[in-house]
Amino acid sequence: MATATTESISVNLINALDDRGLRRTSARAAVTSRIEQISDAFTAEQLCRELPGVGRATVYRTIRHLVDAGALCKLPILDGAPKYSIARVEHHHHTICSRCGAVGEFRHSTVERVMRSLGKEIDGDIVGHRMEIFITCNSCLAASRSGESGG
Amino acid sequence: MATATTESISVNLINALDDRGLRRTSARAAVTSRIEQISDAFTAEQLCRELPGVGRATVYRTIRHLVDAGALCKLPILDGAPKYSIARVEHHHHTICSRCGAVGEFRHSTVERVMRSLGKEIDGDIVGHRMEIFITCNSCLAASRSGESGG
DNA sequence: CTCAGTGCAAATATTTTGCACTATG
DNA sequence: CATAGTGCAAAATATTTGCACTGAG
Repeated sequence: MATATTESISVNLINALDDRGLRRTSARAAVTSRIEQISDAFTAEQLCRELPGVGRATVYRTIRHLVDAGALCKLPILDGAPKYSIARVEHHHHTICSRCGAVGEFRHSTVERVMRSLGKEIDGDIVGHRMEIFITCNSCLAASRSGESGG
Repeated sequence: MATATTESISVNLINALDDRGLRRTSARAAVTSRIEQISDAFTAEQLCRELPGVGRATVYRTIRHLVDAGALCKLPILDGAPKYSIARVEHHHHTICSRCGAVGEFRHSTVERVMRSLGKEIDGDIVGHRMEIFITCNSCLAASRSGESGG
């Protein structure tokens, strides 16, 4: 699944802020560089916890700028706080384990093709789409095989 | 878009609660019948406002039961509170206007076919999926054509 | 009669905002 | 130096929970 061909494509978040005419501040540098270190999806809270030197409001504000700039994707988690993940240039979708919440990525060209054919059926302009596949990930499957008491 | 063949398929929410062994109470009847009257997606808050005789907690608890029963789908709205819509038996997806927030439904058999082919690429068991198409709906398109001052 | 269910209000969780202060450009 | 940006804490928003009371079975 993890496509090795997907190099670090423009994962330069502070640059995305520059492009919006925002100043380069130490708080923003701290936030963006921390995000770049996290390979996984993260929550705003998590970032606040990991960056005690940066105010909560600033973390939230910086995340919002990055989302607005299209550098991060915000993915809604039905249970609680949304997660964010770096928006690599290549469009992708997410897998979410419904047990442990682990987030993965995948790409599938067919999905894009389907979008095009959907255009005809939909009343308005398509400006984007989101697709999440809910899975039970392999580790959770393994865990349930040992713990299950048989329904 | 609106498939006329999709009759009112088992839109009997109180029944869904019965099936779970939950009691028939007046509060639950009020909540479920109100939901059945709303043809659109709604928020928990909205329901509370429209049912001042029912406690907020009860509204939330009833919604949760209905979601657990599969009678309602919970759809995450990135800005704020999730919306709920009656889960008709036929699997469907949603369109969300990114300007006005209007929610629509659509079905597309190809989507299901894509899911099947995705199974091979994904690490774990697929237990569900969610797909939202973000659109600018026709009314918002019309509005922007008159109000737009050019980028 | 018993306990699931209710309603309230307080507790939680998450995000935003007001404001005085700081540091970028 | 002007003002965008910051950090704090309080406010706003969204949802859950504790608990005494009520009503369904």
